[in-house]
Amino acid sequence: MVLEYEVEEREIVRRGSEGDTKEAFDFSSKVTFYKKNAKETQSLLSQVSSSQITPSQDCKEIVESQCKYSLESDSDSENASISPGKYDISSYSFQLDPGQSKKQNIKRTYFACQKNPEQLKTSNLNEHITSILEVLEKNSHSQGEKWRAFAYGKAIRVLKNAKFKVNSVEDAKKLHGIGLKIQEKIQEILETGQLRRVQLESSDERTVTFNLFSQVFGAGPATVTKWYSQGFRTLEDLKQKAKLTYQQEIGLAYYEELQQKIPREEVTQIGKIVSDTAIAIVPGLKVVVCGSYRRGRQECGDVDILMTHKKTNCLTDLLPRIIQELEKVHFLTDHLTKIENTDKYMGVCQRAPGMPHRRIDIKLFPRHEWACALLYFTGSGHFNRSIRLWARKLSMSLSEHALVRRYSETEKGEPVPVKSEQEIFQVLGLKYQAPEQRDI
DNA sequence: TGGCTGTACTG
DNA sequence: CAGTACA
DNA sequence: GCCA
Repeated sequence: MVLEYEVEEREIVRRGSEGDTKEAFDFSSKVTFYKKNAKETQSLLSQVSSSQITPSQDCKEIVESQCKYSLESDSDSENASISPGKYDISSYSFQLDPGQSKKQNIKRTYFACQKNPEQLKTSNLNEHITSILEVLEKNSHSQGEKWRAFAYGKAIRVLKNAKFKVNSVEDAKKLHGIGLKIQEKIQEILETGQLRRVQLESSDERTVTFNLFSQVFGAGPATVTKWYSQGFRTLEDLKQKAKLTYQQEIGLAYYEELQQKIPREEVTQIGKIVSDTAIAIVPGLKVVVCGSYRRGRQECGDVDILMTHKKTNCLTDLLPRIIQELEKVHFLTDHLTKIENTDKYMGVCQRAPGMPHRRIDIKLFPRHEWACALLYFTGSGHFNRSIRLWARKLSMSLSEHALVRRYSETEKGEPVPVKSEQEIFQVLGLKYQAPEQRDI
């Protein structure tokens, strides 16, 4: 049923429960890219499949020779299905052997980039715990303990996705990602309704200040630590005494505004402004609002806009022209990246005078990278990390540019010519997830 | 005990 | 290069 | 902080 991965569990490990094995092996994977010296792949595959790839097939070559898909071909990539003659990835897939199921449970646990579609979004039954863990996550994060924060984040997701309310440490133990320390914390929460450590930290000047400062755009743990040690405690201190980078100045200037969520409707309007402006300059441009908006959220943290051009691979200086125009009409108010020589823009915009300022990212990708770019820019962040990790385990590497074979840590092959999000899932042997399902 | 995603921009 | 950011 |  569900394929999940260790980092991104959505659910308790229901070992031996019904249905688990059978459907899990409905998993056809792109192991065309199998290579003997790719150690991890080898072990993964030996766990996963007893069927061998025909040794003489250098799959990479085969796939490449059959996959000359044209950049000019104007099938709408978003919903394109694989056209068999041209691009028959499926003929290189292999079926997993159900008999191997038991062994694989090791890695085969649950996988967030491949959650069960029938597992519809339910309300968070463990709000009483997650709300407290979220404080710990935030505190860890602003102090630069990123892996601790990562672990809290994982525990929080797993609790939110649990189908039952955690009423005991025993319940919590069943969830993958909850270890001893978090169990102790859950126990205390269940007994007292709170966590002393959180109470202490919420009145601790250092913690409070770190959290305050780390929400300034451009200020991370290192900067925040420096500011704190210099004796700064308020945003006023920073404005008056701290040495700020340009990004931090902007971040401070719009500190409150940028914390606000953006109603979906406003994101739609912002998207239209950008789209209309851009297409007026460059006819034929394709513009899609991604991020949490594309995942269907009613409120978004920022606006993510992805562009590509149907006709050409050469997009040089296109983005600067668009940015300049958006600036001219007073839509963009501040830049967080330099506007020349970039195809990844970050800035601040305002839909109309008097409206709050909003963070906006605009990225331009060549057509052949569209699928990977769309997948990346739609997220979520956790989803991306999960699917990228899965790709890594298959000795592949997924980025916003391409999906490639990984021959070693540093050596990578030519991109697998995926032209839709569906194909990326297919190549990775994962069931397609609509954007809404990636909101994890 | 080491890995926990992969990339681009800033200064 | 370290730091920060993006999903 | 969790897991293999």
